[in-house]
Amino acid sequence: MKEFVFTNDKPIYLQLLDFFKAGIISGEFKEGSRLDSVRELAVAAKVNPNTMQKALVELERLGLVRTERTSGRFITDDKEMIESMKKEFAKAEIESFLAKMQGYGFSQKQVLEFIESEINEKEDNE
Amino acid sequence: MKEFVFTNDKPIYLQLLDFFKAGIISGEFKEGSRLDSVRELAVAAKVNPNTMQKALVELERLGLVRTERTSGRFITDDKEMIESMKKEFAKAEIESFLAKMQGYGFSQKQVLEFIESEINEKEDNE
Amino acid sequence: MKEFVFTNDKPIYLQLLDFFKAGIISGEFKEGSRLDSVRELAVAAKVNPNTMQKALVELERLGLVRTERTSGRFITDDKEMIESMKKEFAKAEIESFLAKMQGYGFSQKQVLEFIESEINEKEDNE
Amino acid sequence: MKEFVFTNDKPIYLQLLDFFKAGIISGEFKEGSRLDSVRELAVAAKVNPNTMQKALVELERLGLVRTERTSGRFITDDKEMIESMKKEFAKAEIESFLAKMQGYGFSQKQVLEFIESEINEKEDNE
DNA sequence: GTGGTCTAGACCACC
DNA sequence: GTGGTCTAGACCACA
Repeated sequence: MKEFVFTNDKPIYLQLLDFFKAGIISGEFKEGSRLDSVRELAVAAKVNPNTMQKALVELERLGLVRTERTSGRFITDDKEMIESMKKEFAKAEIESFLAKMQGYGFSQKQVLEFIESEINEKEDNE
Repeated sequence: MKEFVFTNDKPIYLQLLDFFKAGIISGEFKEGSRLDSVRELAVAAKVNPNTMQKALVELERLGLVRTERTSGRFITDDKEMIESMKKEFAKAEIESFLAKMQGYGFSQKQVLEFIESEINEKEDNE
Repeated sequence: MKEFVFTNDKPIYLQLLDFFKAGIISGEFKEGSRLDSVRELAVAAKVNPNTMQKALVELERLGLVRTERTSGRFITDDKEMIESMKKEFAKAEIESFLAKMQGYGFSQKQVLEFIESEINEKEDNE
Repeated sequence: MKEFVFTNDKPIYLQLLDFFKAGIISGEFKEGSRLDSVRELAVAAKVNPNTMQKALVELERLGLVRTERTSGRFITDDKEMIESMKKEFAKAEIESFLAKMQGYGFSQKQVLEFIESEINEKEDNE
C-alpha cells in the first residue's frame, strides 16, 4: 500500500475516505476483494484505529464496502454501482470545477483551452 | 450582494475569502473601488464581524485590497497583479482537478470529453 | 425450512433463538417432534455450527427442547408449558410495544386505532 | 433531565438516540429549542462525551437536529418533518410488533383483544 | 482474529 | 464556550 500523506486542511478520516473512494472507483481495489483489517490499515496509514474505523464506516454508508462480522470488510461486488458512483463523483467534480472557473470569470471555451494546454505541458515533461 | 450560502466543511472566513478573491479576479469588484465597511459586509453575509474582519485581513495579506486608515478598504488598482493572480489561481485549480480525475482512473482524453459534454448539456438547459 | 435473513443489530444466535421460540410457540414445530441435527440446521441457516449450537443450548435452558443423548433433540411435549410461554412472551411483547408508543406520545386510544387501520390495510393488500 | 438507565443488550449510543428520538417526536423537546452542549448532556447521562457525540451525530443524520457551529445544536423547527417522522416510526413499530405476534401464532383479532385487555388492566392499576 | 463500542483526555478552529 | 477531531488503550461478542 502506498505511503499516506495527510494535509492539515481536512480531517484525516475524510482524506482516508477519499483515498478509498478513488481506489475503488479507479479499480485499484478490485470489486469483491477483502480489505485488510482495521488495525492493519491503521498501522499502514499511521493513524489511530478509531480514525481508520470512522473512515471505513463512512465508506460503508456510501455502499462501497460491506462488513461481514468477524471475517472482515469487502469491496462491493456490484460493478454497476461502482460504475455509477464513478460517474457521479466525476460529474460532481467537474461541476464544482467549472463553477469555480466561471466564478473566476473564465468562459467555458477558455477553460477548455486551458485544460488542453495543461495536458500538453505535462506530456512535454514526461 | 448575493445571498451567502456556507458549507460546514470549511471555515467560514475562508469561504468569504474565496468569494472576494473570485469577485476581484472576475472583475465583478472593480479595481480601485471601495468596499463596504466590515460591519455592513458582516450584516449582508449574516456572519460575525470578527469573521468578516478575518477574511478581509487575509485578503489584504494577498495584496488584493489595501486599507486607507480613515476612508476604508479599496480593491487594488494594480491590474497586472490581478491578472497574474487570476492565472495563478486558475492553474492551481486546474491542476488539482486533473489530479483528482486521474485518481478516479480517467484518462486525460476522457476528462476533455467529459467537460465538453458537460458544457453542451448546460447550454441546452439555458 | 425458510430462508434465514439476519440483521446486524443483534447477535445471530439470538435471532436463531427467536426463530425457534416463535416456531414452537406457534405450533409450527410440533410438540414432541425431533429437531434436525445441529449440523443440518447450521447448513440450512448458513451459519457456523457453533452459533447454532449456542442457540439450541439456550433453547434448552428455556425448557422448550430436551436433549436425548443418543437420539437427538426433541421439542418438549409439555403443552401447558408451551401455552404458558406463549402467553408470557406475548405479554412481554405487548408491554414493551405499548411503552414505546407511549414514549412517542401516542395515547392508548390512538394506538388501538393505529393497529385497527394497519390490520385493515393489510387485508386490502391480500 | 430524567435519569438515564441503560441496558446491556444494545449500544449505549443507540439507546441515547432512541431517547432523543422519542423526546423530539413526543414534543417533550420543543421544535427549534436548543439542546444542552455535548459535554453537559454527557455529564447528565453519565457517559463519555464521545459516546454522546456519536448519538447526536446520528440524530443529525436523521434530520431531527441541526448543528450551528460554535453556538450549539438545535431541534429542527420543521414541524411537518417531525410529524412525518412520528408517523414513520410508529408505523415501523406497529408493523414489527404485528409481525412478531403473528410469528407467535396469534390472529390479528386476538392481538387486538390482548391490547384492549392490557390497556384496561393498566387503568385498574392507576 | 474480526469489527464494534466505550472511556479518558487532549487539541483545534471558530465565534 | 461550542462542536469536531484525534490518540491511546481497553473490553466485548462473535465465528
